[in-house]
Amino acid sequence: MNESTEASRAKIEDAKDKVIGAIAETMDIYGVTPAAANLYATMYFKDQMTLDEMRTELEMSKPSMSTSVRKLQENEMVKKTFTRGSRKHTYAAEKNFFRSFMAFYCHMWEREVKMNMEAIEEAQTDLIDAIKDSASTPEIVAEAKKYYDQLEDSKTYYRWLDSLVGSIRSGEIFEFLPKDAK
Amino acid sequence: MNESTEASRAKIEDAKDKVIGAIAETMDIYGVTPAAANLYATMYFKDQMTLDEMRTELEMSKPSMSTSVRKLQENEMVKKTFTRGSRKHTYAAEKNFFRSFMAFYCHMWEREVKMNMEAIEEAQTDLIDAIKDSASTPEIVAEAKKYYDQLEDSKTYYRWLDSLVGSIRSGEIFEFLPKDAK
DNA sequence: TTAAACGTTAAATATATTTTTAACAAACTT
DNA sequence: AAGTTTGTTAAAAATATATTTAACGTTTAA
Repeated sequence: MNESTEASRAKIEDAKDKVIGAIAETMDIYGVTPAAANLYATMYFKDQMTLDEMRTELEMSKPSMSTSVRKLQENEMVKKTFTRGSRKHTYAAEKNFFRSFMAFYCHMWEREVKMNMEAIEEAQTDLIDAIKDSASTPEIVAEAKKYYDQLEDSKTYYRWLDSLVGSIRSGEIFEFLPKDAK
Repeated sequence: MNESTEASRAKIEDAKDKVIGAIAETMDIYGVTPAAANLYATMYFKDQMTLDEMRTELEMSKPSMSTSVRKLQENEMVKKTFTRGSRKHTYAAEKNFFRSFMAFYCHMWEREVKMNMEAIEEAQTDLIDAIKDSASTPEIVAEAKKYYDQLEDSKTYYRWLDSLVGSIRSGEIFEFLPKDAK
C-alpha cells in the first residue's frame, strides 16, 4: 500500500471518528455510560461485532463490554445477531435512528405517565376524602379543592404525552411530520 | 384544632407526598440531581419559595438549594419571581408541564441535531475527498461511498427531529395532537 | 461605619457510579 | 473426562457526582 492510499484510508478514519465522537457525546441523553456510548458509536460503522472485537477496538475490559452491550440491548439500540458456525455472540447496532428514538422515548414517557398518573389518582382519592369529611374546616376544603384541580389539570399533559407515544408507535405522527420533508 | 380536622390535614399532606414522590422519582429523566428533583416536586405545590424556606422544608444546606434552583432555572422549570419589600429572592415552579416539556426536549434535541449534523457535514467532506482522490483504490472508494450514504441517510432523522422541535415550538403539533383529546 | 442578612463560590467530605480484576459457570473440543 | 473458550457475576479499585461546611463578597439596616 502506497502513501496516497494511506492518506485516503486516514481520511475515512477521520470521518468516522468525527461522527463517533459526536454520537458518543450526545448519548448521555440516553442515560448510558461513556463506555456504552462509545461502543454504540463504534458499532454504528460496523456490520456486527463480537465481545472480543469490542474490547480490542475500544481497549476496555470484557465485562465492561458485556454490561454495555446489555444496556444497549435494553434500549433496543443493539440487537443480537445470529452467525452460523461462530461460538461467539455477535451484535449489531440499530442504524435506523427513528427506531431508536421510538423505543427509547416511548418507553421513558410511558414510565413517566404511568408513575405520575397512578400517584395522581391516589392523591385525588385522598383529597376527595378531605373535601367530603364533615369535620374539615372551610379552609381545609378550599385547600384540598385547589390541589385537586391542579392535579386534574396536570392530567391533560399526561394524556397528551400518552397520545404522543401512541402516534409515534403507530407511525401516525409521520403523516403530520413526514420523514422526508423537503 | 380538633382530631378530625387534624385527620383531614394529614390526608392532604399524604396526597401531596404521593405526587411529590412520583414527580421526584421520574425527574432523573431531566438529568437533575435528587436534591433538585425533590425541590421541584415540593415547589409544585407552593406558590413561591425563598432559599431559606427550601432548606427548612427539605432539610438540606443552602448552597445545595442555591445550585438546585439554578439548575431548575436553566431547564425553565423554575422562574424567579419579584416580591416587593422582600430582600430574599423568591422562586416559583413552572406548573404547566407543556411548557417544561417544550423547554427541555427542544433544547436537548437542538443540541443533538446541531452536534451530529456538524460532525456529519465534516465527515462527508472527508469522505468526498477520499472518493475523488485518484490514488484511492476501488475498495477504498467503495468503503467511503458506503459511509457517505449511511450518513446521508441519517440526516433524514436529524431533519425530522428538527421539524419536531419546530412544530412543538410553534404549537402546530397541538393541531395534530390536541391537548384536550378526549 | 459596623454589623447582620443573603446568596454564591471553593474546598472538603460523602456518596454513587463506572470500570477493572478475579473468580466462576456453562458449553464446547479434543 | 480434562482442558479451553466464552460470557457473566462479584468484589475491588478508580472515578465522578452530589452535598456540606467554611469562607467570601455584596447589600441592607442600625
